[in-house]
Amino acid sequence: MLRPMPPAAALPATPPPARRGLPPKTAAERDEGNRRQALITAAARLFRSKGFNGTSTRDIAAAADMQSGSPFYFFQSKQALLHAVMQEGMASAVASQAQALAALGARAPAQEKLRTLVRHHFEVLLGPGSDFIPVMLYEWRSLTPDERVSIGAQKDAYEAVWMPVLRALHRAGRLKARPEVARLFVFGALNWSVQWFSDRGTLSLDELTAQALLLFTGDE
Amino acid sequence: MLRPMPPAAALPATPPPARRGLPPKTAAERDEGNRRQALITAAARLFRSKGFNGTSTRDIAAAADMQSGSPFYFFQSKQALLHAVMQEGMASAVASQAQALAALGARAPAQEKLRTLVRHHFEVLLGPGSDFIPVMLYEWRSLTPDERVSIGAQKDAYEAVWMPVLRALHRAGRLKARPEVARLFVFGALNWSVQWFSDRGTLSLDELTAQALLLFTGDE
DNA sequence: AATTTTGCCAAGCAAACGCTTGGCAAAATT
DNA sequence: AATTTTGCCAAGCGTTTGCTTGGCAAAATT
Repeated sequence: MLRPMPPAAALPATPPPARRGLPPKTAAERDEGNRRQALITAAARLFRSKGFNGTSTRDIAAAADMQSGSPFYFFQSKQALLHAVMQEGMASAVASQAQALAALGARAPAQEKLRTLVRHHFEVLLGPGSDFIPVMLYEWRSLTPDERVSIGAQKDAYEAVWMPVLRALHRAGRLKARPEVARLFVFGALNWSVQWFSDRGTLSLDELTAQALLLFTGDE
Repeated sequence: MLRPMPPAAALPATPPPARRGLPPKTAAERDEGNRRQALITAAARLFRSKGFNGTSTRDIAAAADMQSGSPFYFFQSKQALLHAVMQEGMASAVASQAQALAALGARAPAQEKLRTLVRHHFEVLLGPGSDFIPVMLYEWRSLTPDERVSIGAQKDAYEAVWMPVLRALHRAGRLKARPEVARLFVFGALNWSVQWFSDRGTLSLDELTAQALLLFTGDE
């Protein structure tokens, strides 16, 4: 017996454009995803602090002010909720990264492009509402193989943007390691900051960015 | 009612020196820790691949060819088993790191010391029997606060060895970032390799080391 | 106004979980 | 030879887990 499921738009963070000629959104549509979104946000925070297997669906429901069985009205399984957390986080990170690069301009020097990418990445990792990506980075193994492919494609897209910049710096002699390996090390260095960075620390995200550029390119 | 517990030496990997004047080890002492050690090894592999909360004590028992309740003869709790895995891993890593540096000699140039430290760290992370440290790196949150202090002290000792080397390179102008921050980025870059390195890949640990030094110090 | 759909709740099921208990053969000690 | 200790097994207890089911008020549609 199939259970009814809410529309569950593929990209809840990016509602579809206004449908031409159709009547205005119903109340259900206006609120569409509000409760669902609350579940995703609560799950992201809990998954981050206690891990996927350390978080019960009851924990998530309580954090979203629901009863224990209610999350399963919005998501087929706990796995699907984890997938939604990562999917949403990656989609928004890919979008904001493209926007940050576009604001800088295509003709900016490679070093400036790298600074923008690093600064943006720190924002995604450590800025406010920064639970999605850390969950993705540390709960990769809890995904099914299918989900791993789908999230992996977004992760590849996010990282691919860095390659032309790294190659340009390599050609200019400012990045000595091979770009492919450098990309892996650089993401490691940045991603690891979620383990030690704390708001109460003395370093700002700008200072962090400056130090990272000094380490990798030896300049600025 | 207190249950009997095996001796459970504080450092099973480093048996105490031969006791003078006492009779030779009994059979129980000779085997002491063999089954316990099997549990630690099995737990390390399972914790690494499925996580602490994703691994049941029944899984661990089965992997060590025991019945489901038997691990609790050797360890007070699943937590204590996790702690033993990390404790043992850190103790052996600290020891082998000191040995590697001693073999190089105190008067070696800082760049060579860094190469030795990096190469040794890759061995600990990616070499055969390399489950302990990745478990420590990724299951930190599953420790109790007390355990966190005890393991943290060993981690600090391991990382402290790097600081004089990084400071020397900084003074020589070969490492541009501030040494304290550089240490965090460097460990991030290296530790992250457990996420992407695979034996079937084309890179050897020596090549990996060379690329890391190129990235951080721009040389060799 | 009548009907259907939406958005959840209240209750509970079967499985899996960490851990305990009582026991016992083999080994070690006296 | 008698006793104690060691190293586990076999069984199960109570709890927590992910998830299902039946229902129903409010909202939306017809």
